[in-house]
Amino acid sequence: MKKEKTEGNDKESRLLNTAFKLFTEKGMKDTSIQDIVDNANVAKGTFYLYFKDKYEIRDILIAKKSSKLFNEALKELRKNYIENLSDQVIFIINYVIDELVKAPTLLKFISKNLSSGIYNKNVRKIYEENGEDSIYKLFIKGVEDNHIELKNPEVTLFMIIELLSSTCFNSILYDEPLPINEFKPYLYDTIRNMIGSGNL
Amino acid sequence: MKKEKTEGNDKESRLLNTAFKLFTEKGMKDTSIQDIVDNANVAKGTFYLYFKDKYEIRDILIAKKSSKLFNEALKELRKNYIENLSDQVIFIINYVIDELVKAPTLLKFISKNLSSGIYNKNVRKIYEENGEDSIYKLFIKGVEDNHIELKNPEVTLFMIIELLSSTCFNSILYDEPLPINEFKPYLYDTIRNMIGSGNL
DNA sequence: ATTAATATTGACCAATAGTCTAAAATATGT
DNA sequence: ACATATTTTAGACTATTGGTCAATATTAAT
Repeated sequence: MKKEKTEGNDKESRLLNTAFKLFTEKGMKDTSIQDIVDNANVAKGTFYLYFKDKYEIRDILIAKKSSKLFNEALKELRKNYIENLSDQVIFIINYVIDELVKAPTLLKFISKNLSSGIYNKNVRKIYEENGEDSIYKLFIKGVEDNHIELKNPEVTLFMIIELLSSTCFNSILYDEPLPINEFKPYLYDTIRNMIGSGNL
Repeated sequence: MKKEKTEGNDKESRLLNTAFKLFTEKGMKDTSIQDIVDNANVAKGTFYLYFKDKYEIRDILIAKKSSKLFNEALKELRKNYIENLSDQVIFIINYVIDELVKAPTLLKFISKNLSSGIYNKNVRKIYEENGEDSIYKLFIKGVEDNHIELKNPEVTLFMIIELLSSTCFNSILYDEPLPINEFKPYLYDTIRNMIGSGNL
C-alpha cells in the first residue's frame, strides 16, 4: 500500500510551497535550488527526485495555482445557474480578477502566465492530469450547447484569457492598486462582442 | 575621438547578434554566457564590460528589435497620410503582424514580450535612449490631436498591444502557420471599438 | 616617441546545478 | 515478529556556469 501522506506536509508539497514563497519574495533568478531545499528542510537529492529543474517546479506551480483558481470560479458559477455562455465566461473572469486583486503575490506570479498556463504543453499536461473541469472544457461545451458558431473557439478563449491577463497585469504595472473596477465594463463588453459576434 | 566602429562589427554588436541567434535557436535556458562569447569570438570579460548578465542582453534585444519594427511601421505610416487615429493604429498593428509572420524567429522571440517591451522599466529606458518616435508617442499625440477622450490612453494602448501580442502568439501555438488574416478583421474591430467608444 | 586613457583578455575563484551511492524508512511475505 | 524487497532520503561529490580582476594590448593625445 502506498504511503499515506498528510495533505501538504510531504516533502514534495513542502518543496512546492517553499518554492512559491521564495519565487514570489525574491524572484526566480535569485532563488537557487539550494535555497529551496534549505528552507524546505529536505536534501538536494530529494528535489531532483520530484522535479527536473527550477523551471519545472515553476510550471507546476502555475498550473496548480491557476487551475485551483478557475476551479473555484467554476464551483461558484454552478451555484448561480447562469444560462448564457457570455455571462458564464464573464462570471468566471470576474471571479478570477477579484481573487487575484485580493492576493497580489499570487497575481504577480501568475498574471503574466495565465495564457501560457493554458497553452504551454508542460503546464497543460498537469491540467489534464488534474482531471478536473477546466475553463477550456466549460467553454467548448458552452459553445456547443448554445449553438454558437465560432471559427476557432480555442483561439477565442485564448484571446479572452489574454485580455484577462493584461487587465490583471495593469494592476501590477503601478505600485499602488489600480481601480480595476473601472476597466471591467470595457473588458466585459469586449468578451460579449467576441462570443456574440462570431467573428472568430 | 571615439573609436570608429563599423556598423554591426564591433564586439558589442557581435555579442548582441550572437546572443539573439543562440537564444532563438536553443532558448535562453540552454544558452550560457560562455556559449555566447565563444560564438562571438570575444573573451568572457568583454561580455561583462557591456552587459550585466544574460537577462540584460535579452532586454536590450527585445527593445532594439521591437523598436526597429515599430519605427519601420511608423515610417510606412507617414507615406500614407492616414488621418484617423484608429486607422493609424490599425495600420501599424497590421504592419507589425505582417512582418512578424514573415520572420518566425523574431516572432517567437518577441511576441510574448511586446507588452513587457513597452512597460518593463529596463526595456523602456532603452526605448527612451533610442530617442526615436515610438508607438507610445504617436498614440498619446493622436489622442490629443483628435480630441479623443480616453480615461487612460496608456492602458488602452497597452491592451491593444496585448491583443497584437496574443494574435501573434497564436501563430506560434501551432507548428504550421495560422491563417492570421482571418483574425485580423476581428482584431481591428476591437481596436476601433476601444478607441472609438472611449470606454477606457 | 612618450604618456594617458580605454578596451580586451583569459586565468582564476565563487556559486549553483545536477549526480550518485550508501543509509534509512517503509512495505510485503511468511 | 522477523526477514527481505522496495522506496525514499541524504548529502558528499563532480560538473557547469557565473562573475572578477590584474595583466596586456590597443588607441588617442601631446
